[in-house]
Amino acid sequence: MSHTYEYARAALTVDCVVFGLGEDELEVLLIRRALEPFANRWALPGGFVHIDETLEDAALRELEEETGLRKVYLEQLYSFGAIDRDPRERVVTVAYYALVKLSDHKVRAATDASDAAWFAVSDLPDLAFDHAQIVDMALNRLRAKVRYQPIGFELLAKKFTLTQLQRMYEVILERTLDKRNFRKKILGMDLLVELDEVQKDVAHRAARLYKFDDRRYRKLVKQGFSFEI
Amino acid sequence: MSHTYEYARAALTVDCVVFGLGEDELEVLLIRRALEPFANRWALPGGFVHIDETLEDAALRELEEETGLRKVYLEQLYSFGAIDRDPRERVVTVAYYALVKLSDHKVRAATDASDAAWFAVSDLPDLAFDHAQIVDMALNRLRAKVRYQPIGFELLAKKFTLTQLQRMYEVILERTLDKRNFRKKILGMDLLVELDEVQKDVAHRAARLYKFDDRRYRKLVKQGFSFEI
DNA sequence: CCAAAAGTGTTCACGGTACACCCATGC
DNA sequence: GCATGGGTGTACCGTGAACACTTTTGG
Repeated sequence: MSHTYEYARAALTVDCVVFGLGEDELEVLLIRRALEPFANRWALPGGFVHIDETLEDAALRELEEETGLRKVYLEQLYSFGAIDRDPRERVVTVAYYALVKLSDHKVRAATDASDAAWFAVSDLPDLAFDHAQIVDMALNRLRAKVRYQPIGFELLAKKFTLTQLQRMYEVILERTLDKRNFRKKILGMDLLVELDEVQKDVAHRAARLYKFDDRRYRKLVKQGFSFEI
Repeated sequence: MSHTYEYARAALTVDCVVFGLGEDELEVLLIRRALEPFANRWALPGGFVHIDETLEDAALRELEEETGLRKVYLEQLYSFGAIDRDPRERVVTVAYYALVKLSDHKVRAATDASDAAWFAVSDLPDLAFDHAQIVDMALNRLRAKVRYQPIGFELLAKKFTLTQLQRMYEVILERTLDKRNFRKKILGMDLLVELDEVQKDVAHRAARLYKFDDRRYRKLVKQGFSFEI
């Protein structure tokens, strides 16, 4: 089936910047392109928006098709419409960013087809299209947003230690935080539930596990509470 | 000239939420639609993106064509892609918001064709498409952003009094601010230039005029300064 | 018993907030 | 001289920041 329009139309795509929390750095999931343009170059997962799906659905679909990821935290980032951002024709892309728990997904993406891999944000390869610019904006957005919205938890397993939580912020914000002040602040928010459970298989004292209480967070927000790190 | 594509393509539009500062309220500039769908309903200024213009260029062009506004502060807001947001066919819109100085533009929009008018945000008419949702998001964005970026100045004349500046924040944030604390804070940021000039034609003591020093702001930001109200 | 990380309080400085009166000007 | 807004300072409190040692556990 083909379609005819009076005026030329831009093509519409979505692209996703998928962040995972590495040892000492944020990592981004990239796909090696099989086809021209930019064949063999690394690029963000993404693709064309179908006529009968929303932008977010398109992003989720492409993410699953190209990386196997499902049920990730997804948020729209920005739309990019420079005239020549795609050498073939006019393509406008709506960029999203996603946060995933590497604990769940690292293996999958690493062992899957050899065409998907995680890269530290400070050591990204040359990217196709304007994807470097998109990653850059996504990083800035994440660094800003993580400070005033509790989205960082999406990068951690459901149960986590306070040290893991602190390290997550240190990695994203690229600065060290004081352990006692951090704990005082985060526990004072009353958003974490202390579990009757501790770490396993560690070669030292096992830390207590906590989980984030989303229901409680939403209730507090309604009462005017605002999260801040 | 007509164009054919293998797959159906969504149409792409831009829409603008234009904010102006009214007496006691923020106002939004709306256009009365001449054509179906939603003929005769109020809507955001906007229209189709041409194949050879960027998204921002399209927004600026539509703004000028439909409202006569030029050189406004413009920022991308969000892209809306619900399947049925336009009853005719699939249309994805990239929404922008703009801040204008009513002192410059109010007359123009009011006296122009009878198809453009300012409305207080608390008293908007029924809007076409999903434009109510877009305005809502724009308002939230503006209220958040005005607190940590000096964009509010775009709503004021170049020269303004501290009382006008304070009122601008009170109108946007919908709460009163303490006069002495406000002045202490804003003057302490060292972003305002005190002019050798005072208000004219007021029936009481004339207030000193100030202007915002954008060059200085950018320099301070580079040094790690962050604006906050 | 040693290595490794968990866990825990106090002090200080600064910034936010609350608060009220006199002054200058135009009519 | 009166009405209207312009302009100014201080005291208190809460939060953020700096800072070091003891405890627990596994090996």
